[in-house]
Amino acid sequence: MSRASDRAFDTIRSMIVSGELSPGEQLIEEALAERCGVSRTPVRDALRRLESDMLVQRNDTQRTFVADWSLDDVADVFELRAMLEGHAAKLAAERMDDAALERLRKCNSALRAAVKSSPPDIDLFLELNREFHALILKVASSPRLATLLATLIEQPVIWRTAHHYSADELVRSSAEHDELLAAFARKDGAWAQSVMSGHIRRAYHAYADAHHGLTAIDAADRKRRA
Amino acid sequence: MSRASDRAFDTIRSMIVSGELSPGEQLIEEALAERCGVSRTPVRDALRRLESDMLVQRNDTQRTFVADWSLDDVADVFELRAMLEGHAAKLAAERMDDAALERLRKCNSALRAAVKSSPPDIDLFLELNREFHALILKVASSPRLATLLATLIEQPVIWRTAHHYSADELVRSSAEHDELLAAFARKDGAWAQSVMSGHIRRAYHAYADAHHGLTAIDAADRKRRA
DNA sequence: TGTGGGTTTATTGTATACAATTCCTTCTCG
DNA sequence: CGAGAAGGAATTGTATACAATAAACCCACA
Repeated sequence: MSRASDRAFDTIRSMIVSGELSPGEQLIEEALAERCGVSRTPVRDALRRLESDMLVQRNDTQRTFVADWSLDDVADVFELRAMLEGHAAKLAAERMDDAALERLRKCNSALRAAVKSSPPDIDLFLELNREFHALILKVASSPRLATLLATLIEQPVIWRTAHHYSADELVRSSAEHDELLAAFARKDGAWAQSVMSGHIRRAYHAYADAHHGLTAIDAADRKRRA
Repeated sequence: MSRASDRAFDTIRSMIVSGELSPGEQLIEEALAERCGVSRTPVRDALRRLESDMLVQRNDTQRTFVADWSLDDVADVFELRAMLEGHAAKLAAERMDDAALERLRKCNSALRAAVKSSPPDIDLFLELNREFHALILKVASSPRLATLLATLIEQPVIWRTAHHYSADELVRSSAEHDELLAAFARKDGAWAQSVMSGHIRRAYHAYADAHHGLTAIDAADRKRRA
């Protein structure tokens, strides 16, 4: 997309991710257009893209809403991620070369440093974690898999809440990355797959532990609105 | 989408699936608009949807082309399908109820009849096969999984060529469905997953056997064009 | 009350004109 | 000849006006 459409996409996306627009809220094309400073045409484009990223949903009559996630939905996504990223790790292990491995090592070193500083630099952690997983996906070199995963890993429910991870959990993350690196070094696809799958599943439980209180409130709130 | 956009989507889609538009061919919005009898606006909508279905691709400057699939791409898709449909089968087995099981049985009976008639009714087979898999996906009740799979199972490379299946392969398909039904009846998720995964992988090899000659020609043709 | 039908308003869908970009041809200069 | 720039043609992007549809409202009537 070109300038206006991109701006609309970025603006709306950040409004959703930041929580400025709350889950379940209806999105009006004209209002968004005004806020983004563009016409409705690029806004409609942006909404299409956000829909395929599962950040917004449409009802049966084409009205658009900020995606609303139940805890079950989140569990669903993590399970699929565990499966697909596990597969990606397997492919990556089989196709790993020295240069890529070196980049992954550097990435995880930086990540560990971010985690070990006090206080831990969460934003940097997120950035490097993202890069680490992106590198693996690149080495896996399956464009279709990349497409499928892209829609799963860009979910705001996850990013918005990563700040609740405990220091311990952050350290464990980088340790799991180390184990992945070991599997990659041996080109052991099955090992890499197991580690990655576990890595994602642990992340899910960290999320669920931090949020089951919150989601209970959300559920009540949702009920009230209905 | 409403009428015009749907018509554009259906029209363009069928032109791609039927081969009227060949892989790699550029799609011009205005030309498509004229052919569909609508303006460019709904055509652009349709192209977005076709893009997310992976039926068309865009280059770096926003030009749109009919998706072009190498044999590796096809292998890639089948592998992902095997994984995701296997997972769907596992979930479905765990959540299966008598009513759904009965519908699946009826569906496969009809499918078997279509296969056993002479000559086998391939179109009916495809229709019922689709329905069978859709029912399983429905019982699995994971909307996210359904979304991901939707983009994989609607691929024209597969449908356009299903007519090359041998009678023997068609019969084997319905036999594998029977085995799935057995796994469902016992609510054995792991069994269902294995059978489904194998089912898809066998389909891939049937495809590859029928097409490795053809794809060699395709490759030469593609080279000539380049 | 509260329920059905019709009217009004809000919102999305479509067509069209024009702007911006990309692509292709051609010409110049080395 | 070849590389690269300039101009023109083809294509996509954006804004805007209007049409179609869905939601909200209101009021008569039971």
